[in-house]
Amino acid sequence: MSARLGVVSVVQAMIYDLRSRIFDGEIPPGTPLGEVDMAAHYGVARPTAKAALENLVASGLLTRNAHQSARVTVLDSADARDIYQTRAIIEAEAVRLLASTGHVPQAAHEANAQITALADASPAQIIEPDLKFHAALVNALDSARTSAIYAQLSDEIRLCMTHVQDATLLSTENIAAEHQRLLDQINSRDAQGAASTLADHLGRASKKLEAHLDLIQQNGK
Amino acid sequence: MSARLGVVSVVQAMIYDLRSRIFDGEIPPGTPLGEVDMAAHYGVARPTAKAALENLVASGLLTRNAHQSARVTVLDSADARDIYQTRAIIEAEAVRLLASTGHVPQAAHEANAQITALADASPAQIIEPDLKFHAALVNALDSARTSAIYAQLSDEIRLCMTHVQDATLLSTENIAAEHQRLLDQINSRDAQGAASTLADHLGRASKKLEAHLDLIQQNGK
DNA sequence: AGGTCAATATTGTCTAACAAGTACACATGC
DNA sequence: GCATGTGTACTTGTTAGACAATATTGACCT
Repeated sequence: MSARLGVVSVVQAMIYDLRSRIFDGEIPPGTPLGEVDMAAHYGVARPTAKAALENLVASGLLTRNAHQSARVTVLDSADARDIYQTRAIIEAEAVRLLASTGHVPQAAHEANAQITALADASPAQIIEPDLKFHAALVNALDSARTSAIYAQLSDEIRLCMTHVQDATLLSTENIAAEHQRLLDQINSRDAQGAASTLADHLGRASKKLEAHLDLIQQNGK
Repeated sequence: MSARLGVVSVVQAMIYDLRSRIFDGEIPPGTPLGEVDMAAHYGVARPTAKAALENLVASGLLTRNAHQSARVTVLDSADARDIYQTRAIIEAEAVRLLASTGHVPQAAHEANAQITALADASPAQIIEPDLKFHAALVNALDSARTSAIYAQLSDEIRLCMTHVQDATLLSTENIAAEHQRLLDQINSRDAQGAASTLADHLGRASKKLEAHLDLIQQNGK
């Protein structure tokens, strides 16, 4: 009787819904999520809520110390730096491999076209297609485990974005232009150049993000 | 009253013990691990055993379909290829970054010395220091998330080894020599050369592993 | 004001039970 | 003999309630 699409178990449904609420900013970083509260909110037993929370803790979205309520993970500038360093490692090698064959993923093209189309939209709407663009580069490697690792990393990147919500990190045109340059370099089999462009692109974004998080932490304190 | 070192919870103790038994080959791939059986074996409640099994499923050591007993994951040649491709991506960028500064991690040196010392030992004893060598390269990047990802990947590499147990995949001297060459290239800041050496090193190991797994699968069928 | 201690709240784990789904074996029909 | 269908047994999924262990918080005392 349960729906075949989307949800197969109660726990998975809870995980999916909590993820959405966290990414949408409905549950801001630092919010405590007690097991009993969650169980009551979703009308499930405590062990079920516990399982869902533990899953989210494992994926990094929630943080928990022993005998304390799980909280939505609060990221500082050091975390952002680490996250961007990690994604840079994976993406750098990805673009090198793609450049070695000159194959430009169709999905990356399409994602960048979406970004260009959103030229004057609100900054927050750029996040999704931007993530899609970068994920397309990694997914083009056709490695299930690499894609899975990057997907998990994407969750933490998304979580970063909820911290800075309204701030425009980079102008839309610049992002789209840099992406296009990256694709061109891949297409012309310039591995070293593509890796360099990507490193600059991510390094710049990381620096802005780190500065912003430092600012927030200072204000909050 | 609980020991501060090693184990903090019953679930974690179960996870630790099961991991050891799987890596030691005591529980070979394909073995079904029912929740009730595990609960009885460890003298814990079923929900506790369930939590431990779910953790191992998440880390890839166990595989489970809905309403079926979890089994120790059986890897085929395609899995081995994917695992080695994934580690190659991370390690390749790692050695490139290390070569850009010319910094050779001390831990990598020590691990390779261990391998050299084991020249005429049983092949299985080479696995641990070899994993330590490669992990040292990644850990030298000083990125918590990158190290965590690689640690998880190391578990699957270990699981690969349990499939081929007694077979000598590569001679000890060759491995140590290739490792040394890699360290020399990092030291001389030859990023491209180091990446190339690593790709060859892993590619060769992957091919041997894939062939072996194909052979096993054919015999088992 | 600072430190100690107790009350509180939360998680960690267990027992017991029912519901739901899958796999296997058996019987049946062709 | 073989394919098909059915039913049973086994396993997991989820719930409920309870007790133990621990971290936090506030009150109390010095």
